[in-house]
Amino acid sequence: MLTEIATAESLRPHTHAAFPASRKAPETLLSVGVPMSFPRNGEIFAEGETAGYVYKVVSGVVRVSKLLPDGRRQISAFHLPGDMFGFEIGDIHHCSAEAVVPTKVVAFKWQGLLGAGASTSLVRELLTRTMIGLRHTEDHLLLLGRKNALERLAAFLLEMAARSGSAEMLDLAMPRHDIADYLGLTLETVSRMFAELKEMGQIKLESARRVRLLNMDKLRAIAA
Amino acid sequence: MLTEIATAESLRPHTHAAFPASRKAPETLLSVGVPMSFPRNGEIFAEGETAGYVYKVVSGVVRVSKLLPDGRRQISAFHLPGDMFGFEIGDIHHCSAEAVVPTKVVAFKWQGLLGAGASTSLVRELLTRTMIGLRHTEDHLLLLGRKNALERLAAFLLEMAARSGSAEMLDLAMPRHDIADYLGLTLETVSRMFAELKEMGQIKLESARRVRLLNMDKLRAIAA
DNA sequence: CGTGGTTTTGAGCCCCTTCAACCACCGTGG
DNA sequence: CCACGGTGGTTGAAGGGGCTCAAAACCACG
Repeated sequence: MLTEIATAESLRPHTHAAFPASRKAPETLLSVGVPMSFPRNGEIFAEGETAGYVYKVVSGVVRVSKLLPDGRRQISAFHLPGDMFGFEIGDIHHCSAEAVVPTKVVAFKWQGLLGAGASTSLVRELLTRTMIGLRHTEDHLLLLGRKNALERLAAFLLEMAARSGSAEMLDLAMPRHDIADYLGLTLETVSRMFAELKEMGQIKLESARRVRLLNMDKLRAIAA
Repeated sequence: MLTEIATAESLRPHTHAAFPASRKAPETLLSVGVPMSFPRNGEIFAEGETAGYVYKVVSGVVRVSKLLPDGRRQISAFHLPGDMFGFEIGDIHHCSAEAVVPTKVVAFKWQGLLGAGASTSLVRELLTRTMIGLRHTEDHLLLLGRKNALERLAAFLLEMAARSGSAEMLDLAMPRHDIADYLGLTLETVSRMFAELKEMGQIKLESARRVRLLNMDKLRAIAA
C-alpha cells in the first residue's frame, strides 16, 4: 500500500531534521520525503500554521486535536506507525498535531504528491487514506454524540487493541487527560470508568497504562 | 447500467425514479449519472447495504446518519444542493441516507468514476470533496465533544445560514428531532435552546422552522 | 372541527463535571 | 538511604446541565 511513498521512505535513513525546509530532497521517484523526529509532547504542526506537508508515522504515536478559545480541547485521532495525517484543503492547518511519545515521522511535500506529473494511482491512494480518515471520524461522531462514558471507554480500548495487533494485553501510550479529550470526557470520569470496567471483571490494570482485556466480546457488547 | 439503479430503486416501496430510466445523461465526464427523486423521509440508502454509487444533491436536503442497536441515532451531516455524499471504501454503506424533504439527486457509479481510464483531475476532484467532508466532520467532533447545548445550537444556525446564502432569514428544512440528532442533544433541549436564544434577543422565531438571526457576530461569540 | 405530527413547556432526576484531597511512582540530590 | 518535588492517577463529595417522563399547545390537513 502506498508503494511509491513507502519506497521513498525506505530509501532514506531516519535522521533528526529539525524542519523539513532545512533538508534537501534527494532525486528519487517521490523524493520529497523528509524524516523528522519529535520528543514527547513535541509540536509537529499547530492550528493556523501554513500547511504544505503530509506526514507518515514511522514510530511513536501522534495526537491530532483542535482547541476552543477558552482551552477546551478535542482530540480527533491518535495516529500509529503506518498512519498518515496532515491532509489539508487550503494552505492552513486547522488542526494541530503533537507527539504523544518520542516519535519519528516522514514529511512529504503536498505539491510533490499532487503536482502535474502525479500518477493516478498515487492520487487514488491519497483518496483512500482520506476516506479511511473520514470513516473513522464519522464513527467517532456517533461515540461523542450518543454514547455514555462506559461505552466510550470500552470502545476506545477495543479500538486501541485492534490497532496494536489485537492482543489482549494493551499498552496505552497516552495519559488519562489525552484519553479524556479524545472521548469527550474529563480525566476523572475516564479514571472512574477504568475502575468500573475493572469492578465488572472486564479488564485488569497491570498498571495505569497497561491494560489486560479479559473479555473482548463482552467489551464489544458494552461498547454498543 | 442506467436501468440497474432505477430497477433496484423501484423495488423499494418508498423511492421513485425521477425520470424515465431510458433517458440518457449528457456525455460529460460524469456521464454515468442517473437522476432520482425521493419523497420526504425517503430512504436513499441504508447502513449495511451494498454501495457502488455516489450521489449529488440537485434539490432538497439529505441527512446522513448512523444508528446504535438500541436506536440512538447520530446525524453526521446535512447535504444541500451541490453537495456529494455516499463515498465508501469497501462495497458496504456504513451510514444511511434519507431525504429530509422531497429531494432530487443524481447517482454516479463509483466504478465509472474510478475505473481504469479515470482522469487524474476527476480523482483529484473526489479527493477534494472527501477532504471537505473530513474537515467538516472534524469540526463537528469538537462541537459534540466539547460544546454545551447553547453553543451547539448557535453553531448550527450559523452553519445553516452560511450554507444557504448567509441570509439573516433562515428556513430550516428539518424538524427538531433531526437537529437534536445532529447536535447530540434531545429535541426538548434543542427547543429550550431556541427559546433561550430568543430570550437573549439573538434570534426571532417567525415560526418553528423560520428563524431570523438578529446578530450574527454575537451568535459567533456564543458558538465559541 | 377532529386528527396526527410537531413543538413547547414543566418537574424531577441522574450522569457527568467540578473542586478538592490524597496517593503512587520516579528521577534527583543531600 | 531517604527526603524531596513533580507528574500523573485515583477517589470522594457536591452541584448542575441535559435527560426523562409527561402534558399541553400548536399547526397543517382531512
